[in-house]
Amino acid sequence: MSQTKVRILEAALSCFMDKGVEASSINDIREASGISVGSIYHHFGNKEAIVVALFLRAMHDHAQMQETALVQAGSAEEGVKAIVACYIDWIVRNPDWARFVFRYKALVDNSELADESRHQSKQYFERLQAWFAPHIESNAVKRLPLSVYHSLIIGPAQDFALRWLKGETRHSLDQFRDLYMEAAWQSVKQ
Amino acid sequence: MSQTKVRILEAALSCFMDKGVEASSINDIREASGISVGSIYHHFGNKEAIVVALFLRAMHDHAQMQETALVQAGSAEEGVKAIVACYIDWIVRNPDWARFVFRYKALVDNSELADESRHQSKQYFERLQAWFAPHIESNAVKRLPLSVYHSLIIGPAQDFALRWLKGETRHSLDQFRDLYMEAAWQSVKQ
DNA sequence: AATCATTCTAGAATCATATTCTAGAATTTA
DNA sequence: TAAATTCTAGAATATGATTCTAGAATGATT
Repeated sequence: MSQTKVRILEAALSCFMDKGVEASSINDIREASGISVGSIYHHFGNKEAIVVALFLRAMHDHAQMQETALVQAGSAEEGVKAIVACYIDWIVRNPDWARFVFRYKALVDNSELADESRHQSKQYFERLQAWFAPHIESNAVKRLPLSVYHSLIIGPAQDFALRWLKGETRHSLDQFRDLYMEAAWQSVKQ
Repeated sequence: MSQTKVRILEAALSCFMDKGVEASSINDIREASGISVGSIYHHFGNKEAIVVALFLRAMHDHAQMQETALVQAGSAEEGVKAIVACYIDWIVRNPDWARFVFRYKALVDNSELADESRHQSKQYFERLQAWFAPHIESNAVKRLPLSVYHSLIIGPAQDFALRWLKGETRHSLDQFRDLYMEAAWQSVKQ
């Protein structure tokens, strides 16, 4: 990735965090980055593509963290709990990125450029699938579709995390880390 | 609500479902409703306010359905399961509304007009709180903050429902209704 | 019932801003 | 080195949200 693209992305992120995507104009990004409008369009084609690029970066970062955690897990229980822990830890460490992802998820999904995002998400799911397979065979966990696993494991923490990010709860996310880990395991174990 | 406002909302919803909020112009809504641009602005002030009005309608409709289900519930278990059942049933019956809500939730949240939405959501939570209180006292369910309850009960179904609405799973939502009801109860019961 | 104030409707004018265009500079390739 | 390509810049264009102006409908007051 060229120096110019990186500078555009960094400036865009700071504008987007600050005022939101809609309220940030290309001219704002030009001012923040020092890169001309023409050059921004040369590299990204349109504003949406900048949002998508930032989104993919965040997702990729989280996926890598999860991958690392999963290879270290020695049992189904450890793995399931690691997924939840990882999810919560990533959000606690990167609350701005997390806010960005939650806020613009739907925008990316409905974008013309959603293909790359779907592709990345598919790969993520395939890796999860591969990890779960032996644990299903050994009857450590229930036999369920992957999307149902995902919802049972991540769903609760996700809902609470979103509320936490919006400042709508006085409780900390960390505080319930163990609760969500345990709940996830209880709901998928055989 | 005046006849004119209703006609604007109906036309707007059909445009939004069709092309999305961004791609629908005020002129599209004028053509679909037969109401002039000036009149649309007179009634709503700006485009965002139309989105917010539609969003609030959907939320209110679901909240009412849940309210009805909760007053009929005779025990903590029935109540918790009713919340999940209601949630899934509402989505299955109103998939277009549900898609709209998921897609524009963040837009509404970050709008200047989010106050009414927050107010409605606060009321919803207060009613939930009131319903749970006696069941906490009687030790039927764990003692947890309301936002944690909400996440444990709705989180999994919500995550799966979103995937289902996007057509990303070949499984039906209905098919796992009982599973999600049971999982919710298991995770909050004492 | 006539006057006045208010609310509503209409469409034209304005304004903001995403995107495209044109020209030239820098870089790569043959 | 010359041609081809990629990159940068800023001006021009186009789209569409919002505001403005004028007049019609409705309601209140006498």
